[in-house]
Amino acid sequence: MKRSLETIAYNQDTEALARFAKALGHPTRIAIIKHLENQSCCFTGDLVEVFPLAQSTVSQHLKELKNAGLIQGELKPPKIKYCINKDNWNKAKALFQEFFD
Amino acid sequence: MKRSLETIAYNQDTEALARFAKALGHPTRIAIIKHLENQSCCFTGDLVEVFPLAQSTVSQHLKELKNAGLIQGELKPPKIKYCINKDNWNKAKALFQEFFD
DNA sequence: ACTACCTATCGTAAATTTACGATTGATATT
DNA sequence: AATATCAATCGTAAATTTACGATAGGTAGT
Repeated sequence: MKRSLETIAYNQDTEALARFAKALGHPTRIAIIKHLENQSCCFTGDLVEVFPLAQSTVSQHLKELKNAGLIQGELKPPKIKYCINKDNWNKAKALFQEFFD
Repeated sequence: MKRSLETIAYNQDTEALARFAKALGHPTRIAIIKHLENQSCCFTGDLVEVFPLAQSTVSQHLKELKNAGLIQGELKPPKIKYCINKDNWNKAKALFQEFFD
């Protein structure tokens, strides 16, 4: 990517907002979150049935959402229950709200 | 990218939200928008001075924001004045608001 | 017409993203 | 201990993104 030598230091809110936005920057991930909002929680397998995507692909999208902090997984053997991470969700909500005035 | 044969058809709001989110998914673009909110408008050259990025890189980021509909450019020869596109901004705002409840 | 100025576009390279199938790992059940 | 189930991870390929310098284009002033 041929980056400039010094990484640009944006303020924290800017970085955080961009990170959240990036995580939401794919329709499948928006749809996953919407699904989680309806169901409150769900298992990976549920999503694999809902979306015409490979299991590994769904897993990858979940990982991105988890890395961004928007969701969290809880072990419910042999399944994994995913829910929205309320704390970070509220953080994201506040950042977007502020951003849009 | 080895896409599945049939493209997934998400509903329009989902697609639109993802498109907006993607455009906002880079700290430089968040910073550009914040700059535009402060100044109400600005020229490409202003931004080139603000950010330690090549002129072409700034131009590219502006293009992405423009493609997403979040900003618009107005010819003010020999400069180009960029402003937030109010209509689409409000659309984005509404979509994010609804998304976050 | 020529020049100067500003910005978009082109060509490029490297990193990242998105998708898949195959494999691995972890836990519950037999 | 062996098996079954579910989901993460690995390896992979193709597309996209991000960045740069160089070039092209469009307008105003000379």
